[in-house]
Amino acid sequence: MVKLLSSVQGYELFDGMSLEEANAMVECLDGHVISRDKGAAIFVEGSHANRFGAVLSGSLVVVKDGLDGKRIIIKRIGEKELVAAAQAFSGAKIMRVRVEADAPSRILILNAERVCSPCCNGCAFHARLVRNVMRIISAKTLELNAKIEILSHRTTDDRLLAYLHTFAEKCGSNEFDIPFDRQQLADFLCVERSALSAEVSRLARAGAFACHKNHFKLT
Amino acid sequence: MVKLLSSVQGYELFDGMSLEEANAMVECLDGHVISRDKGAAIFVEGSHANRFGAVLSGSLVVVKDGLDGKRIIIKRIGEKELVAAAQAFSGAKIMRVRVEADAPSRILILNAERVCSPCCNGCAFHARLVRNVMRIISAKTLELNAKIEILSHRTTDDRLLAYLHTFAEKCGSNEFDIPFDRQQLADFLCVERSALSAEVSRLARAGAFACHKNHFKLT
DNA sequence: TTACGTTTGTTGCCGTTCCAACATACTTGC
DNA sequence: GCAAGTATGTTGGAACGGCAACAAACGTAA
Repeated sequence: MVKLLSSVQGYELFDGMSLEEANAMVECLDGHVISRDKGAAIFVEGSHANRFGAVLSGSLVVVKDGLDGKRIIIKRIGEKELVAAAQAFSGAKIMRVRVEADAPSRILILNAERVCSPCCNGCAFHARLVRNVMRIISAKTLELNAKIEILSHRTTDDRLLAYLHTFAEKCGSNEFDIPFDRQQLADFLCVERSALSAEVSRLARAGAFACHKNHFKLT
Repeated sequence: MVKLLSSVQGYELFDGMSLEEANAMVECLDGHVISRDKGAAIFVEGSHANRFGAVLSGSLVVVKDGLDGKRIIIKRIGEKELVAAAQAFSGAKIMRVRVEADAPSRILILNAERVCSPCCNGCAFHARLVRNVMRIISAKTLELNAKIEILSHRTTDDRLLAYLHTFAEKCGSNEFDIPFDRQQLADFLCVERSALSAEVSRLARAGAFACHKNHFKLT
């Protein structure tokens, strides 16, 4: 057996499996590893959506070309995360977005149809895998809901406050470090970086929170 | 056996099952039906998130109380759709939103933990059910992605055009009826109704499309 | 230290949205 | 038809964000 995986540590997809079990699983799902340089495509718009991927190293971006020629970055996908899972399991026939490497990356490509089919090899972990996939996709749905709640605010300060309070709620404390620098936070909130900086200052002066760099303390 | 379902027609959750099979399934999932008047809660914030629902009749809204006291409507859920599925299958322990009836409604409540557990009664449709749930949740994820793409535009006209072009792409024609009146469309795009009306007029005058009521024809 | 690049904060102008109020359709029930 | 209610379109003033250009703080390497 070819061992495509060298570790299952940190992969939600393989939660509850040993390395051997996961590698058996991978073989059962037609697994193969591809490598891509920065900018190279993993999935292109219009391609058949029956495969999904797990990022082994590097990072990807999901992009959509706007009508005006502008490229919109829909999301970033980091190591050990899944890509195109929703596409593959939704029953949609073709990809409506483009996925490309944001850095030199290695991706484990898996056949989605095999996930739900009765396992030919009688491997005992399909049920576990299905539960994991369901949990991953569901969690992603919740994340997207949270993001929509933030984006439903139109002003920069409302978006910032919604983000900070959601974050505080999630981490159970009102003092925390956010995982973004200013530019990344601006991209996430879909606002201008400079306007965001200005709002951070203004709200801090107004006493809504204290902050230094990406450390925040809500009041 | 109590037959809680009188039809499986239109329920993606029971796709591929007969009415008898679906009713057996429902019993296996601890199914029971609840009724709620408009405004009454189905799930409250902070409650244990191990159940989900299928709307038998009526319609629901998922709401979140903002810090400023404003209630944000996150989404509407219509007949035969699922509610709280992502919550229940994500592994999250508690609900972070509130779900209430938007009209007098009957909801079939199901136990999410039973979906993935090996079936006690040996009923043959767990695998099918799991596939259906995965497809439903995945499709929802794609919908949310599309909405985020729309909301990532900040101007009303960009949001409107993004929505219309996405819709045209989905229905495969550039002449179509949208399922919203102006107020609903404004809510969906997170913009002001009056500003939206103004933009519709302006873009129609500018020749981007022709429109009458909710019938649009892109040029 | 100096020089350089990167990140973050600040400012002014201009375009757009918000909000409220009003005007004009369209629909429904009588 | 008429009236009442709802949906849609229009307008003007105030507020806000986008953009560009610049200033300040920080880290790094020669």
